[in-house]
Amino acid sequence: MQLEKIIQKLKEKGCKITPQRRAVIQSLLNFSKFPTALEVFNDIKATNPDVGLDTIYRNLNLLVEIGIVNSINLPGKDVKVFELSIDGHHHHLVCLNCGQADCLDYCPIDEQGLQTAAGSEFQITGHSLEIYGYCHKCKSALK
Amino acid sequence: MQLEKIIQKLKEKGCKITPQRRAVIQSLLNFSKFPTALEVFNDIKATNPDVGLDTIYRNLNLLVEIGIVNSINLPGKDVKVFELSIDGHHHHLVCLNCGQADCLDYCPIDEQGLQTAAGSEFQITGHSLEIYGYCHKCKSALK
DNA sequence: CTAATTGCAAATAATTTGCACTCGT
DNA sequence: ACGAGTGCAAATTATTTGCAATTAG
Repeated sequence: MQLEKIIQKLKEKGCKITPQRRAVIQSLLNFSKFPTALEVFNDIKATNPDVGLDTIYRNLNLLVEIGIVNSINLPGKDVKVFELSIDGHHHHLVCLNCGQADCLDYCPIDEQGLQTAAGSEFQITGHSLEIYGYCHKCKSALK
Repeated sequence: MQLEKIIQKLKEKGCKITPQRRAVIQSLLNFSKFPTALEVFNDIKATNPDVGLDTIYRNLNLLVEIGIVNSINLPGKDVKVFELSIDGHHHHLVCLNCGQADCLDYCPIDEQGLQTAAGSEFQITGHSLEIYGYCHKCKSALK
């Protein structure tokens, strides 16, 4: 199970496993989309009304630091959404209407060719590709 | 000159050309990097101490709406930087250390192949590719 | 003239932080 | 017990908005 594996990693880093920390991870696992901090908060509040939003932020940031989660900022919005990054390199299909982001296990980027295009002045370490458009639901709804 | 061309476009949209609006455009033209709203503000304040930061924001947003400028959000930071988009489709080399962003006139994306990979459920309308790494200055400085 | 634009100050919105208290180990 | 973690409220940061006064066309 994913939860335990992540908790294991946290323990290795010397972090304590509190109920709210466990809840944050569990919540991320449950979401079928990439939630904002607020959405995680509301999700957890349902079963655990005493959590503070700041605790959610602190835990999300911790997970980002550890490398278990990455934060993506959607264009236009000033919110970040959080994604469990258990799997490796991939990109996202971001719906411009509802904000839903899905993973796309396909990377058209040729780092080698990119480095050539960028020239030797700039040392490439990574890239982020977000693909914008409309998801199935929104595509039909907007018609 | 670029300034006049942009002003022409604004006039077509029925916008008035105020000194501060002209100053915002001129400032964007002058910058050798992509500035934040605050940087544009400070630049303009030097010669025109009475402008309000809000006017800068309003004008930048106007220019974004008209399509003359696009706003990019840097990873990690919660600021947007603004770029004159006189030229067409291109991407950016973003320095993770100093935040400087340069244009890269190269696009490795094959929209066709991408659409195939995404499947027919999702209708692609565009994409954003940011390339991260270290610029020449920071590369040597960090060594 | 008159609608767009401005500057100011106050309002939001997202996120962070200081602090005393609590809880995991 | 001890320090990491929490909840609260206040602080910060980036940006937006209401409004009365100003100004471009």
